[in-house]
Amino acid sequence: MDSQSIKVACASCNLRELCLPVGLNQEEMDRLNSVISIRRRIKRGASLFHTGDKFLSLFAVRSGFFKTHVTTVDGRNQVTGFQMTGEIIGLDGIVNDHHSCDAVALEDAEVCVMPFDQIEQLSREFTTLQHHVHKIMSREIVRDHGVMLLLGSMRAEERLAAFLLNLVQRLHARGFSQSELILRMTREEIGSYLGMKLETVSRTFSKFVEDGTIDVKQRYVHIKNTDALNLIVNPQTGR
Amino acid sequence: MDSQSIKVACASCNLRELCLPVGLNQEEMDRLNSVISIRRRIKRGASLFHTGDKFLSLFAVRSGFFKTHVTTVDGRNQVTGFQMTGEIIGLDGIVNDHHSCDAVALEDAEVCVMPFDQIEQLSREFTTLQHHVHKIMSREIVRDHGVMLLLGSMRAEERLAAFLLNLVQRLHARGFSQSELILRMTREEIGSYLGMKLETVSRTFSKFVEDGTIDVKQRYVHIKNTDALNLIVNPQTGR
DNA sequence: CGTAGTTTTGAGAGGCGTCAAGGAGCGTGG
DNA sequence: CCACGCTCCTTGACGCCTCTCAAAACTACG
Repeated sequence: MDSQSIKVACASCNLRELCLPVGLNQEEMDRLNSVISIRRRIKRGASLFHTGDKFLSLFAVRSGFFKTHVTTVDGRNQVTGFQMTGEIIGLDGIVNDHHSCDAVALEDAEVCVMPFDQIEQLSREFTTLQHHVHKIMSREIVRDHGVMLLLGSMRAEERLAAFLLNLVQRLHARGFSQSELILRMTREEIGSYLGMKLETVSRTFSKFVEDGTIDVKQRYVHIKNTDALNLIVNPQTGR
Repeated sequence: MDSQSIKVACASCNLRELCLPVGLNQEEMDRLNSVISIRRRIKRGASLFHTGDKFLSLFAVRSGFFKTHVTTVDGRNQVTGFQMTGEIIGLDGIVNDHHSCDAVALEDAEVCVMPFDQIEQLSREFTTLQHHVHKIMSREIVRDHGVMLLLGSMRAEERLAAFLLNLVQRLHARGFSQSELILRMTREEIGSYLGMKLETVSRTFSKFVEDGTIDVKQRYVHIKNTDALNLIVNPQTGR
């Protein structure tokens, strides 16, 4: 078993601006903390849950980096998202009481375990929490629609540009650089997420390098010209 | 103004097995009914809401057929879903208090207006309703992941076959035929949803007809061989 | 330091997009 | 009731973007 439990307090967690307790007052925070008392460590390559596992809890990423992916019976695979610090994993499991995707740690990670029945109970007491849960689920829906737009109507360069911009933007919101990042996933995983083959991902990276838009050295990416990437995603306006 | 209000009762609505009141008892049903007292009629081609509209309510389709689509600043368009009787529209608006897509009626339609603040209040009182709201949102997330799989890893024939099977399955759950259906959307809208051009949609329909898998006459489709469609979607198992 | 996994790059093929023309269905009005 | 125009659909020809197959280079890790 690669999990381990540790007591922590939401109120003192430096992720509380990103995570579930957004906007909660002291009492609400204390009560939430009494519910989220378990943390779990996931080693790189290990799964937080698998397709078909009983759904009991949501998970908040405390550190590390995850991917979620669905798999068909004939072995097709689709990465449905990459989750970083402060993001919530497991919403897919609510509807059928079983998870419908796999969540895999792409680096050693730690998550807060949030038993869903207790989250529901608490959100019946606290309007703020209830509203926040709804927003988290709605945000995931809106995000998915954005991915559908990307997969349905963009070409390879546009997809990769949009992907890189999205990653740095989320990293920047967590205090990292706006122009430099380390990819935690392989070219194949990027390709699966973006609906293209790993060779096409690699070629598109190379093209961006040739154009002077980015520097790439393996997993390290330096965005030299953000405007150029924006122009690729949005040919008309550059925004 | 193309809307009009009419009193109705959830308890006597013949969609209650598909819609929000699933599993509610009499008291809960009565209370819900007091909240969902307005219906709105939408003419074919008219919008239920537009991107940027203030989010106030969820909508349950009572009759008719809708599409939702997102639009980029440079005019790209992506249909994100088709909604039929008993399905819920508007979940995208919760996160930012404004809608992030357009909902358009593809035929004359009627929806129940469900003011979201009142839904939230009621779901603080009734666990059943709360849980049901969560499931509806989770179902949408899981559905979106399925579309991502389709867009990211399937070829034209597979996409269209999966689309047709999904449509008849949902229609069948509403008492319609398992093998015949009328498409409410154009080839272009199908193409937008499936990430392909309308010409490719038309050609793929024609191919299915040549193969003897379906009959097509404009918007009318007769599925002659469901197994063949299943085999196209799932080459290995046929399931 | 060897091996497995990952990434890059090339060459060729094919699926789907693009452009174009013609046809069918349907609502409107004469 | 028929003519007209508009929208939607079908089909063909051609080209390109991305996939496929293949080989080599690089990196990470034991």
